[in-house]
Amino acid sequence: MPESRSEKFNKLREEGYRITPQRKQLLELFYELPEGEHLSAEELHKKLLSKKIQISLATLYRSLKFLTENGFIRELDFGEYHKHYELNIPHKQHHHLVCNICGLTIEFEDENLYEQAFKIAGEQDNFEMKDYQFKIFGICGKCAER
Amino acid sequence: MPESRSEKFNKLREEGYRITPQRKQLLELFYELPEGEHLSAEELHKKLLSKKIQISLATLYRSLKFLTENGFIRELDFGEYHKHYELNIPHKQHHHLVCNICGLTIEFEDENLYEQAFKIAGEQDNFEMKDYQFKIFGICGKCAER
DNA sequence: TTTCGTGCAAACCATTTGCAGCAGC
DNA sequence: GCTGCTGCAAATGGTTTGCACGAAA
Repeated sequence: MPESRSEKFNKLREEGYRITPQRKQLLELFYELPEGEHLSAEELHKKLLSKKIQISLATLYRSLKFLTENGFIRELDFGEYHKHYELNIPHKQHHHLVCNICGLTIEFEDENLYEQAFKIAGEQDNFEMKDYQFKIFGICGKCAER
Repeated sequence: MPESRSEKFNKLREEGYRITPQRKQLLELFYELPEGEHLSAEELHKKLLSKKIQISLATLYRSLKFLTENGFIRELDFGEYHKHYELNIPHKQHHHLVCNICGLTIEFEDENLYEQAFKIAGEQDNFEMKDYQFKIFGICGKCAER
């Protein structure tokens, strides 16, 4: 595991959190996924089981929350019934256009957004930014035709 | 009702949608709310009942979807268990900082975002932008202390 | 008259929670 | 050993859906 990751874990350990195999292996999985792939809790669970890693859905949800709160991953919501999760890579966040009707999502990156997010967060008292998300909603070409 | 609103309704009517009292009165309610107030479906339902407007929760959810898809309102998600809704005023969308831990939300406006959103949406084939949302997640000052 | 929309109640389903046992540290 | 974490199973709760009736156009 790269140093930056262990460093973060050590910091969490000092704060009283425990680094369990489940938490570690879940994060490991996120690093193995292709960039831009965002999976649901259910999908992540299946992936882990197929890697012979035992983890209950309950723990998975608790771990996802843990990793999100600590900035390791991002929680994405596209207005569907469930959430999606992906690795949080600072300065490399990508963003989404979402069709209000069919749910189609298109990704995009924008260099300017980081600066803007950083500036806005900095204007607040002690707000420690972990993630920022830009979403554009509308009607995609196909749905407009119908 | 201002002309712009009736115009939109007429357009919808032409497209085969029906303008029912429930849809009309729900939208009316959004116009009456203070700017920046975003309520949950449950809260909206209570408000309507207290105004003696009969509407079932099921219809409310269907109407919220209808109004969202057609760009009248915005559906907001702060990572909580339920969604929030507010009027969608083009060029005047506001955005949010959200604490990952306590759920505190702070609003902000940013003039530059509209241009950026418009540009990005324009680069896609026939994507008709209805709304854009910028969210910044992190840890607020109070939660960091704990 | 023809659809489309509504209300009701039941179903859904992702997520959360209580509790007892287990395991980091 | 202390305390936080996990697994299990049950509960939760916002949201969706089937169906029969009512109403917009």
